[in-house]
This record gives sequence, C-alpha cells and structure tokens, in this order.
Amino acid sequence: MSKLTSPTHTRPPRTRQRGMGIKIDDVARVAGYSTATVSRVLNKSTQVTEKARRAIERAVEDLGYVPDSAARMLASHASRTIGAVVPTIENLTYAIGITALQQRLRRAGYTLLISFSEYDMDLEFEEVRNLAARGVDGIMLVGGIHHPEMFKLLESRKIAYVTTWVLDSTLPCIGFDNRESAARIANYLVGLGHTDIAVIASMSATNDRATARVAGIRAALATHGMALRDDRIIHGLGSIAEGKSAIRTLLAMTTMPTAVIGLNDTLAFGALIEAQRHGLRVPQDLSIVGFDDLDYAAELRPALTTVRIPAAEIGTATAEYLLARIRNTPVSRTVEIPADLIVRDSTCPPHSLSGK
Amino acid sequence: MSKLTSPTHTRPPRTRQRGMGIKIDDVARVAGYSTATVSRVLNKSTQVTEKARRAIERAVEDLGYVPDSAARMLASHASRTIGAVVPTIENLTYAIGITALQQRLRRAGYTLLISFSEYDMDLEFEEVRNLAARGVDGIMLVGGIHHPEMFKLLESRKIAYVTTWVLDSTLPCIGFDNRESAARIANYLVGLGHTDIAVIASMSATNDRATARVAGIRAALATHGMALRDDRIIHGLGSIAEGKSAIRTLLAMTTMPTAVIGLNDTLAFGALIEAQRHGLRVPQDLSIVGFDDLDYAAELRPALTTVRIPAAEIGTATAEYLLARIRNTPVSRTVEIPADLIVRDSTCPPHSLSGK
DNA sequence: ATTCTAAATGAAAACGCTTACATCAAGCCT
DNA sequence: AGGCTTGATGTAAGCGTTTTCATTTAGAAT
Repeated sequence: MSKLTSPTHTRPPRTRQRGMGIKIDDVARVAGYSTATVSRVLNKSTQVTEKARRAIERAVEDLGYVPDSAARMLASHASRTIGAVVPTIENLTYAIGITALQQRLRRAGYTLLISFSEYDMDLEFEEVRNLAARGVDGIMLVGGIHHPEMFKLLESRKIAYVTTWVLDSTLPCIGFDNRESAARIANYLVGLGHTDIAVIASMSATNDRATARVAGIRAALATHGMALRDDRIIHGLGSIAEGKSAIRTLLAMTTMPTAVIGLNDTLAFGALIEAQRHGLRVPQDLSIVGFDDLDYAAELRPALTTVRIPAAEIGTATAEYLLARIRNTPVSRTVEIPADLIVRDSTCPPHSLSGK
Repeated sequence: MSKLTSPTHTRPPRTRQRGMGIKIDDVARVAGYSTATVSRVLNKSTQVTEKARRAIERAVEDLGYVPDSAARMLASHASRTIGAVVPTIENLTYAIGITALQQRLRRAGYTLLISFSEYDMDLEFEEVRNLAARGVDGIMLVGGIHHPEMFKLLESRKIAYVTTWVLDSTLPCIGFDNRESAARIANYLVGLGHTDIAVIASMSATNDRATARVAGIRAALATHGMALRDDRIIHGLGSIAEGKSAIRTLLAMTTMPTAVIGLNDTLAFGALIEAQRHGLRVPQDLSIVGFDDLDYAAELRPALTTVRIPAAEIGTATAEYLLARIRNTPVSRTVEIPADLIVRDSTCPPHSLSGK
C-alpha cells in the first residue's frame, strides 16, 4: 500500500513531536488545576478566581500553549469564525471593507475567512458551501443576487448572513442605495444642463450594484423627460483600459455625449486620460463622474467628481450585525449607510451652455 | 455507559437540528457499511470496492451528508488549509499576490486563511499563532523580519512556511531581489547623469523590503563614488499624501535633488502630482521613479518609470512551494522571480545636462 | 477441496477540547 | 452551631471523525 512499510515496522508515536503536543492537560497539571478550570480561563468565563486565572495564564505562557481549535470547535459547536465572500480584493473598495470587517471581528475574538466569487454565482455558491463545511458562524455576502440554493443551505445550517453593498427589502443587508446614489449623479448633471449622458458600466447578471446604478440614472433622466439610450451604455468591468476604450467608442459615434459617468473610479480615470489624450478638455468639453472615491480621485487633474462609497463603515457594520446575530442580540435587519456625491473639478455645465 | 446517565436527567439532544445532524454513522447505517469504510470513501482511499463506493456515495447523496470539518481535522491532524499573513490588502500588490495564491490553492482543494499584520511584528505573531491554532498546514509570510518566537512555533508545530517578497539566504523564500532592483534604479539614474537623488521610503524596523531597497540604492551610488545623504531619505509609508508632502519637504531644502525615487508607485504618484503643482516639469526638472508598476503607472502623465513587482507570480509560486512541502515533494528552498525596471517617461537626464 | 495470500471491512481507540453535573468550601442566616 | 446558599472547582462524558489492528472474505495456487 504505502511507499515504505518497513519490515520491523517501528512506527513512531503518531504525530506527537517533542516540543509540541502541549495540551490542556499539561497546562492543567502545571498550573495545579483541572482541565475544566483551564478551559474556563481560556474562554473567559467569570467563574474563576483571580488566583486560578493567574496561575493558569502563567502556565499557558510558560508552556507556550496554543489551544487546538479543531478540538475546540468539535466540543463547543462554535467556530468563532466568520466567512466573507467578495467578488475580488483587487477592487480596493472591497479590500477596505474586508479590512474593517476583520479588524472589528478580531477585537471580538473572531477569525475571518475570506473567499472570492469573481463575480460568478456558481463559484460563490461553492465558496459558501466550503465555508459552511468549515463551520463558520456567519457569512458576509456582496450584492443581492445569489444562487437559489444558497439561502436554503445557510438557513438549514443556521448560519447568520448579511448581504452588503446593496439595500434590499427582502434580505438582511448593510449598504447604501446604489440606485439613488447614481440617480443623484444624473440629477446633478442634468441640473448642470447636460442632456446627453453616457454611462460606462458592467451590466452583468450578478452585479446588481451596477444594474441598480444604471436603473437609477435612467429613472432620474426620465423624471426630466430624458432617456438613456442603449448605445450610451458602454460595457466595462473596471479597468483603466476599459475606461479608455469606452471613450474611443463614444468618439466614434456621430455625436459625443457631454458627460460620462463611470460606474467606478478606475473606469472614470481611464475615460479621463483618454479624453484628454484626444484633446478634449475635461470638464469643459466633457464632464466625467466616477464612483468609489478612491484615494487618487481627489488627486487627478481635474480632481474627479465621484460618489464616496463607505466601504470601511460597511465592513464595521457588517461585523456588528453578524456578531449580534450570533449572540442573539437584537439588531436592525437593514442598515443604510449614506454614500455622498462629492463634487470636484471634473464636471461643469456642458460646452453649449458654458458661454464660451 | 451511554448518553442517559441518570433517569431523571433528560437533557434535550443538544444542538441537533432537524435536517442537519447527519453524521457518518447515519451514512454507514444507510449504506450498510461501517464508518471506517465510509471514511475511506470520503477520503478517496483506494482500499474500497467499487460496490461499496457506490453504495456509500449514494447514501451520502441521499442524506445530504456533509462531513464535519472540525471532527475531521481533530482526527486526521490535517486541515487542508493554508494561512497567509500579509501587511495589508489595501496595497494592491499584496491583494494580487493573495488572489493568485488562493486560486492555485483552491484547485488543489485547499482553503486559504488570510490575516493582516499591519506591518506590526507582534500582531503578525499573534496572527500566526491564531493560524497555528486553526491547524493550518502551511503559512505564507511577507518579508524576512519576524518575531523571534515565531519560527520556533512554526517548527515545533511542523507547519510549512515560506517568506515572500524577499530573497533571503537563511529562510525559504519566494521573491525578488529588492536590493538589486533598487540598485538598478539608482544605476539607471546615475547613468542618466543624476548626482543628487532623493528617496521616499518607510524605513521601519519590520519592513526589510524598504530597507533593502534603500541599501541597494546606497550601494549603487557608492560604486559611483556618490553618497545617499540622510536628509535625502524622506519618510513615507505609502499614501499619495505622503508622496506629496515629501516633495514639499524637499522643496523647502536649500537645493532640490534632480531625481526622486518613491519606494512604491503611490508615493511616486503623490510626488509627481505635487511636483507638477509646484511648477516643476517632470522629468525635465525632476525625474521620478516608482516601484510596483500598478495599473495606473503607465497611464500617468508622464507615464511612470517603475519596477514591475511580479505579485501574481509570487502568489502562484508560493502555492506550489507550500503544496510541495506539505506533500513532501522536493522543492527548491529559494525561488527568485525577476522584477524588471520599466523605463517610461518620468525620467530623463537632469536639467543641467539636458542641453536646454 | 484445501491452504495460503492479499484485499476489503469492521470494531473501537484515539484526537484535544467543552461542559453538565457533582462536589466541596466558605460564608450567611436563624 | 447547624442548615442553606452560593460560587469555585473537579470528573468524566461526549463532540464526529480517522485510523490501527484484527478479522473476514475472495481468489490463487496447489
């Protein structure tokens, strides 16, 4: 069967290496208490004398004891672990959200398990399964569109969950109103006098954030009697290159819009560069708006008008929510966190109105 | 001796929810085999008849059985989990590395646990402890400077590990030569005719990448008989704002250097903006070099001369290495991945030589 | 047929914790 | 002082797997 079954077959005592293999019994013996009391100290139970606590903490320290979490999970049926499935961490806003989540969780003694969905519903489901098998106590999800089976799994396993980055009446969620934030951009642009607006967006089936934003823009324009033409929606997921090519696409059309909304700052950045490269003055010839308010948005020239996404706040609030659910503390099912429009220098009234 | 110790004492079946709570015994019973055989099927052991395999797989499917990973880990002493501790994922290069690592690991059936050290050695040690407690089979670390106790812990627990982003003769590592890459920048600049070069760097005790880079620059200058003056090293961790303030600091000095090296692109970006804001022409009045080659480096105006860090390659190679160690396959202890200097438009000979 | 060998299977002992319950000590009341 | 209460501590029974070792079974060889 195996590669080397020695004739004498002198198997060493399993995994027990010298140095390691310090278990709770060892700590108990050294400290002069029972394993039960050691466990109580480890779990911060109040049922312990100061004296015992000190003796045990000392022993733990001296022995370099680290409790085995597998055993712990098995015995306690709680993993003190939270999972998060985000599309990607190469998008800074998610990275920021995850970081905030993790920081808050750690203070509560929880560990965060991070997975990526890559904007793929099936992959997301697989990752959620994986997290469930690992016994996470709660899960953070992004967006409101998921595999139909996923919620069943979560519910049958009694795993707390929240959707984030969106606001949804049917699901517990922590986020901002994508529709409304985008509508605000449109209204602002219309207020400036723009009548021909283009959008660079990724309208994939699973990205309801983008879909909601486009819908918001469309609705806002509609209230002003304008329509968002289909050919004014340029596809682009989120790279600088896509932002650039969007401008080229627009330039190739018979008329150019007077304003472009990039559904994230990276797209807007690409658009800005390419517009400038083609001799367009931003914002005089073309107003550009982004979404995210990444660090560099304020540093671009012109500084980018954009919507600030409260990524860190979402992360923190998600931690609070999940913790509360796990501890069975009452919490609001929905938390709205405002996303503000930040007007900077990349927008102004369109050329025809600017009086020049 | 069974579950019912006392006649009076009828405790409800603990956490057992309906629907879930299917365990290996149930599968064994339904399939008509022992738990041992079920376990063998689950773990893809070859020691099982086709017939048994089918019966068991059927039972697993029918019951919707999902093995409890805590019990599994406890019994098998293998978690199929890898840990990674990076300074932060808000730095895109680490995010890219992590992503590549995770993708490779997932294909091998491993789960990745991510933690952040926030450039803090003690925090890093704490996170490593945490990962060790969770029974990870391997750990990815960044840099070569760590808590003295950390390696003891890792070794005593037999946890495979590798340091990344650096090259170190004493530790297993996967990375590039920070010293040499930075030296290459300096040599290039000297070759252009620069004699007064400043560096924006974070010289913290734990960041040996930065330290090595500065050392590399210093050494390169030394070979040309030049020195890197202490007041030419401006502190900055990695924000745009720090890059900007560095330029202000430099401007306040009696003489201005003719070239500035930002130890990452963000710093260089900030420097570029601020230099331009003060009326300096880049590169004619001031050459600027970055490090990382982030997406936007090529898009800046002027496009940034920088060093491309092979983050994704490091992530993938790290996965390969760790997997090999865990499987006890021979692997090279050190993997060097080239980091190339990419010359773009933000560098040119200094003003005094440019003939203008 | 019978014996021998190798492969498949099963019984039950770990694995390292948590926790229900028992026990014990110490204070409190009457 | 004796019975009660309360709080700290100990004992030992799980938790749901994997895995060792023994046992059974099915072929192969005689």
